Amino acid sequence: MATPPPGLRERKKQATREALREAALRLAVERGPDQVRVEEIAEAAGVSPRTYNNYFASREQAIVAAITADREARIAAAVTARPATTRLADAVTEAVVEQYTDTGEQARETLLLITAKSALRDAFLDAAAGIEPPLTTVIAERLGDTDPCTARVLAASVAAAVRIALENWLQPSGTTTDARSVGTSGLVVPSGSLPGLLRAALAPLAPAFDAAESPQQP
Amino acid sequence: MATPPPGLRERKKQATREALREAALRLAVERGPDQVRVEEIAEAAGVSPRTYNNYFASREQAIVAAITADREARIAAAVTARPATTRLADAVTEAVVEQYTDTGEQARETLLLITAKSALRDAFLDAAAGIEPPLTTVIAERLGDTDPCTARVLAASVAAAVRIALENWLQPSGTTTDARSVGTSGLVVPSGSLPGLLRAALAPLAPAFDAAESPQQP
DNA sequence: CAGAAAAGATGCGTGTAAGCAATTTTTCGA
DNA sequence: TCGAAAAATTGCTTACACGCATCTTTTCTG
Repeated sequence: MATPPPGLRERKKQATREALREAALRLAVERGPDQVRVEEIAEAAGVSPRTYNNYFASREQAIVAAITADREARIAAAVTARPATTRLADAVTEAVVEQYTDTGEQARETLLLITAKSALRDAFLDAAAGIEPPLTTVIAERLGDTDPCTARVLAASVAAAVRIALENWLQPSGTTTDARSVGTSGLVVPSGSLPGLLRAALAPLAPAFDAAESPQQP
Repeated sequence: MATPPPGLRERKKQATREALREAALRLAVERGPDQVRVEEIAEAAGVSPRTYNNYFASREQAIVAAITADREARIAAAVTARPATTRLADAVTEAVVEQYTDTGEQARETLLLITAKSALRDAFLDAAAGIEPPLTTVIAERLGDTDPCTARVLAASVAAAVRIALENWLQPSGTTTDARSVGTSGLVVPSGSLPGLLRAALAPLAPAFDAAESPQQP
């Protein structure tokens, strides 16, 4: 639509980006998250270490980006895909749950890798904040002429709620670093399934969405 | 209440913390934010550079901490200070506005210093996220038996809204592609006073607070 | 009051984030 | 088609964040 040839320059940038993501994830899975240096990732992707930092601010970002991929854009698309008749709160909630539950097949195993290292955990949680900008756009479209600040606040609140849900999810209740016991069924984890946690975290925001949709001044 | 002698150990920690904050701010004002090295701040405070990083994760954190002080605790206290009869949404809004408007006298000039450097701007915005934990506590107290996750989500949403308000505030004229098209409603507030921006950003969250206060399932 | 335990502070070393200037590559206008 | 402007990549360099081991200081317990 915008650019049938998106520009050769841009394509190479995306190719480099994906090469870095892929290399980072592969090396992290192969030899463990801590046994990977930026220099090696850059070498595997065929660029210089300096270029690596032009794409990712930290070593962990590339790894989580590989499994997160472009989840932000997918969530935004999932919201617009829902019929305009549904409550905005429901549309957003379902879109978020949908895109976070079917994380794919291989991603499931790599997620276990992430939960182990706290540095990766943090990067993973920070990555969740990336849904805010696209969410702002789609929410603003749905709200129409309302103050654009409202859309931003709602989007940011959703991002915060998602983060909280994820925190509760990958919190094995163990203060110690290593708790790899993938318990059978009766885990001590007070948390439930990820979809459930996401819905629980997003539920308190529903009234705010409803109020924003129906312009009434109390 | 807890410890009339808060422990000599803790007092020394706080003293060191304040010495670092003070030294960082003083040096930053004197010679500019970029002409200050961590080593110098540490030396001025009488500790080693390594110790500096035990208190602050980055160089900018110490500077913004000097003017932010313990605003987080003050906001939480301001919320509890309000009578329990007021709407929780109003209590939180007023507490936030109150603690952010009277930034003090000298703080006003140092704020101008902050707005100049983008690195300091980011640190300042990140510092706003610090209000989330204490807010979570006070909100949970007000909500009582409600799901504690709700309190966290609301507190995080408030923190996000505050951040957005601050972003809009210290944004002279959007360098980014900011098409501030004047809506038909004419209620576009590109950049007003800080209290106004804070209220505007927190307003959309009021329905969520109301719903959380009155347990009704629609 | 003394010794043990806990918490800090410090020095050292490594890996990472980022500024700067030079070089190469892509894009755009003549 | 060609040359100039713009953008990206890269090497070099500096400063910073952080883990680890050690030593000192405070606190707790007998």
